[in-house]
Amino acid sequence: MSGLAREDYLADIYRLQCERPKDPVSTGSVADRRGVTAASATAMFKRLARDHLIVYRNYGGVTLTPEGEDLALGVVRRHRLVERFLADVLHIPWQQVDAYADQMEHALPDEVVDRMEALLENPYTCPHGYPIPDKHGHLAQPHLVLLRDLPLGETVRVARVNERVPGLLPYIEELGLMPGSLLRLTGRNPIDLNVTIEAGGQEHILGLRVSEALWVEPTEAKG
Amino acid sequence: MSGLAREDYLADIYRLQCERPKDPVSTGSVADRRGVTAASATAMFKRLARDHLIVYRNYGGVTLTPEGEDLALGVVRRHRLVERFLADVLHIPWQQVDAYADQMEHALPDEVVDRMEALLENPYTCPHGYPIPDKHGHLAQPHLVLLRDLPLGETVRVARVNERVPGLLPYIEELGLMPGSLLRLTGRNPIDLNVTIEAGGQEHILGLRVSEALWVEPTEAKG
DNA sequence: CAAGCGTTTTAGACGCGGCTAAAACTCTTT
DNA sequence: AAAGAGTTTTAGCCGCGTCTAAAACGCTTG
Ligand SMILES: [Mn+2]
Ligand SMILES: [Mn+2]
Ligand SMILES: [Mn+2]
Ligand SMILES: [Mn+2]
Repeated sequence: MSGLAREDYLADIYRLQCERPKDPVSTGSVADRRGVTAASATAMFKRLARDHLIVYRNYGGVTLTPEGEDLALGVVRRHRLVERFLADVLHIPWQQVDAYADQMEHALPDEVVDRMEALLENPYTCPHGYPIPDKHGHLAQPHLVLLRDLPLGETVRVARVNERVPGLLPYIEELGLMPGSLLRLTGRNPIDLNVTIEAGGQEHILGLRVSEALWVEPTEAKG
Repeated sequence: MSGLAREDYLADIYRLQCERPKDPVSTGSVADRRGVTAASATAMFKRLARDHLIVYRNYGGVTLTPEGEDLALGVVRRHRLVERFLADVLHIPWQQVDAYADQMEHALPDEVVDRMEALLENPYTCPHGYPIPDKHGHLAQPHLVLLRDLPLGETVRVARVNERVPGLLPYIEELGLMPGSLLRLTGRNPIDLNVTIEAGGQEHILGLRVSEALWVEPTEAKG
């Protein structure tokens, strides 16, 4: 079968690739994400390249091959679907489901994943707003805007919260800014890049760390 | 964390211990069950003994320590609960849930297991009739009789089917003898040890391989 | 353009969990 | 009591996935 570590590497490479699709993913970024040394990442890259799952150029980072991307998408699919399942069916708080899904994503047979998907009625996203690939690896890419880059005034809907920012989810919940909630950007400080928003009748000041981790979508047709 | 192989060894030692609680579990029986060589089992025994999970006497087999038994019961609990979940919630056929649970049992966080248990309303047994340990490792041991040893005439309820006998489950389903069904032992051939039963208005002849794998319980108070 | 610094790779080590082949043991059988 | 058969252990090997320490690389900067 797959090998736990392999799958985590592939999925992390995929996620890093998404963040900056231009250039190859560096050894260091993968090592950081995975919490291993750069030497360990290099060793894994050699095994993955040997198995044609990534293209690895010495000192030049890695890129997923089509087969590698297929596997990565499978892991991401299992991860996000099981998150949805944990949150919606077992009522586990959304702050915890990422960690649990990280454990479970490697041990779910296809049939189990497919039945979960049916039970959940084919959800589009995980509880944090990331899209769920379908069983062929296709995934919808909606047009979202980082809160950091949102123009003032418009009322928008929170669509996605970066689940990997330490401590962010409980904070977002405290502020009532979970995916689905509405907010309006009321100000932006050009010096410290703080933004001011209005949501649920309250004003909040958010730092760059937060406004860089929140994606929103327009509530009306954009014209 | 736990280590996949370790957990499977511990659970298999536990299950073999249950079958013959008298004497220690032999290297060969564990190797057979696990599908590895005896040499591999010996090597694992040394690691488990080093970690005080089993008592290992050279050429004398192994026994679980209290800590080892705790861990084993945890694995068995996760296995049987997830079987119930797969069968009852995801409607996966009972012939397949054992294999799937074998994969999943190592990756289920405690909170997930506990929530599944609550969702299922604290089931007593897995879909094949084996008892589910509670979260403290306690498990009910009902008084069951092997069909092989059942006296003639009495009408009884099927309580447990050995899920590890190759090909047995589909056969049992074909005959309509799933746990919960009623049957009556109508004859026993002392030469070949075949038994004749009546169930659902039909007569069936069952070989020893089957009658040794079916447990039944009385339907009335025994007196 | 050479130095220096941060990144990456190599070298060498370790524990896990598997294997094969050979040696050691135990138990039965003559 | 010795032999033989079957079981178990040892010895030696391998790949995975991690580590540390040292060497190699490449990019920026004086
Ligand atoms: Mn993972
Ligand atoms: Mn998520
Ligand atoms: Mn297992
Ligand atoms: Mn079962």
